[in-house]
Amino acid sequence: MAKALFKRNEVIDKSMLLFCRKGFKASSMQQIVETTGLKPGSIYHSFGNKEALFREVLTSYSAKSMAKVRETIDGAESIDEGILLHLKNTVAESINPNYCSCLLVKTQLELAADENKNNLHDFAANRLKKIESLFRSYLEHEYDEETSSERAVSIMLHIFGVRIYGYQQGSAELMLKGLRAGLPWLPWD
Amino acid sequence: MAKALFKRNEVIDKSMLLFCRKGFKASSMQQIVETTGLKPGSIYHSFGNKEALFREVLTSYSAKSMAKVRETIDGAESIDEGILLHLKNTVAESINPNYCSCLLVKTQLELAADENKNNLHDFAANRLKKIESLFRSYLEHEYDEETSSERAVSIMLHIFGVRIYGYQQGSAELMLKGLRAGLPWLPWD
DNA sequence: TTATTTATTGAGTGGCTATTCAATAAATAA
DNA sequence: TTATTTATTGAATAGCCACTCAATAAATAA
Repeated sequence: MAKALFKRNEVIDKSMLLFCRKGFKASSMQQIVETTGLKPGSIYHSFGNKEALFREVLTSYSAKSMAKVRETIDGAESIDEGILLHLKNTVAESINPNYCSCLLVKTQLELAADENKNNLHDFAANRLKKIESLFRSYLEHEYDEETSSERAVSIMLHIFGVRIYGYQQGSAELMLKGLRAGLPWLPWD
Repeated sequence: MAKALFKRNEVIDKSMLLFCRKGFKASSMQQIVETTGLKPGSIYHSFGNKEALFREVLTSYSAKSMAKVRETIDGAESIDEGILLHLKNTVAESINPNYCSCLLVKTQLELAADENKNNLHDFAANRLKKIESLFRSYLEHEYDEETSSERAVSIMLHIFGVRIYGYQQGSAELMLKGLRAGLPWLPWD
């Protein structure tokens, strides 16, 4: 057989950039062809169709997201400090002029009402739930089950909030104040 | 002249339902034709184009949103209780199987990267800022400026959070616990 | 009444959409 | 080598997209 001349990961990463910026629908196959350098036939041969490619991108994206959370928390001096650092990083990201929120969040909103793509919506929802579970399992090292559960939800609400609030220009300081007000149990000083 | 045979408000309300469910791009003019009962030519004659219609819908939507906030808070026994009630209402909305989040939030995420529609994104961002200002001005009746400002941001972060978290099934109780954790200064009992 | 202005109609347009497919190329298996 | 399997190519396709426009209808202005 002819070896695959492209690297699957690179195609997924390049597509991820496009999907993150524009979302599922607004990213056309033509644009995917341009950014990946593959011909239409190759894409369909390797990935099936646009939705399947998107699903692979989503999978990769959520794996990277969870890995980043783990790295940040594991590398911090305490779990609470790691969580705080992750939140600060999320805020810092949103300053970037090319800020494009979170692909899982975007997908959740974009495809909720799409009858055909509903599985993609559920997929994104499940991944977000897993991120919440990750926070909860970290918290359970320090707090009781009830507290950990509540605080994990609270963290997710705040992250979702930042993902949207971040589109307001020059809002980083405001967001940090808001986070501090809502998450006073984190080691802010 | 021939009188307009349709009522502008009704057309906007019907379009609003569609746009809320599907977002800007995924709502086709054909679907707008179907749900409003107008012919394509009439829509273009009366509203200009899809983007202009959408802008009118957004304007109407944000006016309704702000009116609802005002009604809820003005009708409550205290400002804090009114805010709490508004949050509880927002959570309750998200239980609805036809839940479609918030059009301003959706627009913010959908059109941020769209070069042509960037004004729509900015428009939505400004309206969300005005809602934040509304909360702040209410809070300033009870708290100092600094506290009011922080808490208004905190409220917005939580509302945004609910707008996304709400897509998870059966999450109302969890969300309320999370809100209580993040907004302990509200009169929960 | 007649002239003018405005609203409605609905078939039609060009362009973009995701996707396909027969032909070709290249690698391995026999 | 020869046969078989798989990858790549890029032009082609059908369908949907936002949008237009000439014809018609209806209301007011004169």
